[in-house]
Amino acid sequence: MDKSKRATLKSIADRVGVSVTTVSRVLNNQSTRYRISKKTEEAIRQVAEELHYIPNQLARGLRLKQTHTIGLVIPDVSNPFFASIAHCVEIEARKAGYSIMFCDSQEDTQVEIDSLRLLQNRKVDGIIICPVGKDAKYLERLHNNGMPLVVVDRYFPELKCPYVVSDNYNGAVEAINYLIENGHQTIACIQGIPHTSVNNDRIRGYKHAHEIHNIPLDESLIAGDDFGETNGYVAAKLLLHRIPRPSAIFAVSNLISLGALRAISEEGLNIPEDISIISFDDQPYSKYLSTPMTTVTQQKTEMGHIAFKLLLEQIESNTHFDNKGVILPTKLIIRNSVKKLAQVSIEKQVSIEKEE
Amino acid sequence: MDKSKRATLKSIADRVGVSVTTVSRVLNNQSTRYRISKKTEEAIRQVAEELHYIPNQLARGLRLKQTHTIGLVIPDVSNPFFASIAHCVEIEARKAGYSIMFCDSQEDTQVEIDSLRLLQNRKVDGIIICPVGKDAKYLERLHNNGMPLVVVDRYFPELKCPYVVSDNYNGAVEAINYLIENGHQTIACIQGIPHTSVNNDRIRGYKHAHEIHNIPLDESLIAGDDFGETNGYVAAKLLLHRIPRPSAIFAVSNLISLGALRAISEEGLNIPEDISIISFDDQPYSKYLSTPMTTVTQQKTEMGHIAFKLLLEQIESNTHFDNKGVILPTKLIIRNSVKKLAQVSIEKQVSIEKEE
DNA sequence: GTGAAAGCGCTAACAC
DNA sequence: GTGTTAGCGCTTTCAC
Repeated sequence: MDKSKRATLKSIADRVGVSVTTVSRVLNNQSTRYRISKKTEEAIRQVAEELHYIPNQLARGLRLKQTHTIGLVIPDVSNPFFASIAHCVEIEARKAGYSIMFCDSQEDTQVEIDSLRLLQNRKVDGIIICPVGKDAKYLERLHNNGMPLVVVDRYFPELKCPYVVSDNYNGAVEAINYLIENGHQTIACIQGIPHTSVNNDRIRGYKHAHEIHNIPLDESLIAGDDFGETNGYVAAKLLLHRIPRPSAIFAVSNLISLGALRAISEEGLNIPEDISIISFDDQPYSKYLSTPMTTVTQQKTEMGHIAFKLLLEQIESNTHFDNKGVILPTKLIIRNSVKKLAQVSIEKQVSIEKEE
Repeated sequence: MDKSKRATLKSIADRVGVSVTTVSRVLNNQSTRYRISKKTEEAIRQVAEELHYIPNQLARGLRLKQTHTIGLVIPDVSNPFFASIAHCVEIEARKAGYSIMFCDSQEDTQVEIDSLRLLQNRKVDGIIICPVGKDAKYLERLHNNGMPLVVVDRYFPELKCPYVVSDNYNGAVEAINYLIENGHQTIACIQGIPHTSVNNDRIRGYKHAHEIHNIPLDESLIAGDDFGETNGYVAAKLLLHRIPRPSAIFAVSNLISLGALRAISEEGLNIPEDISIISFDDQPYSKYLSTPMTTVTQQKTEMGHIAFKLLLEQIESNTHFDNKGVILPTKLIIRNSVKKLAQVSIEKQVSIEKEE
């Protein structure tokens, strides 16, 4: 059987000797509704089976003006954080009968814009995006044009569309509080892309925790400008060469801490004896590292689920709920990467959790 | 502007006062070929711009019988190994002007079949699949029906379609050789899903290495039946309680070794003092583990690239090349997770590489 | 230089 | 209980 002569409603209709309408009805399980005779129904089903009929969703989508496909735009699937989100979105989507057009924006604004355009071309019913995060203009236009949209991980205050993000601010505050509690005073920070909400919020938390404890903030301790491994490595290298060396590093992402790990090992330093570290994003391996790492964990699974729920609501209700944001709490997982320099009593105790 | 009244060729044509044909020609950059006047061309382009015209790829695909979309079916994107492949396929596809319909088969044969069916519905131009691996019947039918197809990671001898896999057999042989060289004699193995090519080949290598060195094989040292973390954990638990305890574990996948790590740490054992381990699939974190792990690394990036190349060839040439298989070599990365029990001279020296 | 018309495969309003 | 017809948005053959 060749691709060019795939079975269609018409070929079935001809073979059975009925009209395409009837075939369409039967195959869409509307035989009872249209009181189609048992006999015709069976004949149609049988021929459909014989011919290996496969409905053409392109034609269907064109006619129905809905494709049961959603777009998923992610900055980098090879980053386990985003991979988890993709995984969960896919599972939820499948359950609801939706397929996924997947785009990897490679952390590049232009690629992101191209992807969004492409998804519009392809007439997806809605879009879930972890935006690169520098510019909301295109997303805003999309949303205003009526495209159901959910923003995950990073959001834009000016963009009035549903979002699901971690409580990055409090996550950072807890992490820094914990460091300070353990006597750390010069806490360096390796940040991600500046002016993205994720970075902003985490840095804001970092700064606020300093304020709470009246620790003067040295802006020069904030290094880096990207969420990737290389940035983590380079920034850590520089920080480790400062005199005096900071006593702790707060890494704003999993890839950053991975890079920092490389720098620290290259410098022949040990965690936590020579340098303490806390990282955002827990990883399966975090626990088994040479020094098990204290991390701020995010609810990745929930993020994916909720994102899809929020999108489906919009698609089905055909309205968009402005500003329906979901903020998921983070959790500090304490392991061994922070050295206790001194016990500092802390007034406002934060809820933290010790693993196991 | 509402979704329902998106600009179409017709709306542009009406506005400019020409026919849809002309608009189509201009917008497909065929103005010169059809000698369309500069004036009309400009008018059309301008109106298209004003109306924010976005071509409907559904209609285009229906008409042209090609969608410039490929299907990608992967057992689990949250597994970094598959995520890397997905990432690379996406990048290559984008370069070539193809979009991706993404399916996560969740290591489930039924979900895989559903996904494949769905991709046919959606009229993708070709499919790249990392099959769950138990059954090739459906894939075979697909391929015989003329669907361009490339199989990645796991292959089926009976399925005559292009594939790209790692040299799992030799990778395993090298790993076990290395263990034996270091004096290990009771080498346990935690395997993945039995009867998949990946597992078969690695186990075959495991066994063959034993033969080479005339070490009798104890089949009961082969445990497990799944590539996941849980299986690694459970199988390792059992193996660690054997008396005498095996001196080394060969973990057939990254997730398996992760589970084994958990079991080993729970049992209060140390690597490599109490137990040695080698794992298939290198991970970014492998190097920074409590004991940096010796691993067999695969060329994930290459796999993605080559897979897409092989698919594109089929799509463009409109023929399928039977059995055009690519086997990528693996590399043993020696770190510290193997204890040297004794130096065993080895006749047939294998090429291995020390990191850095 | 440009257009009319057919048709890709499907659904749905309106017959009878 | 079933069919006719129009049309989704696009490309392309043929015509002028």
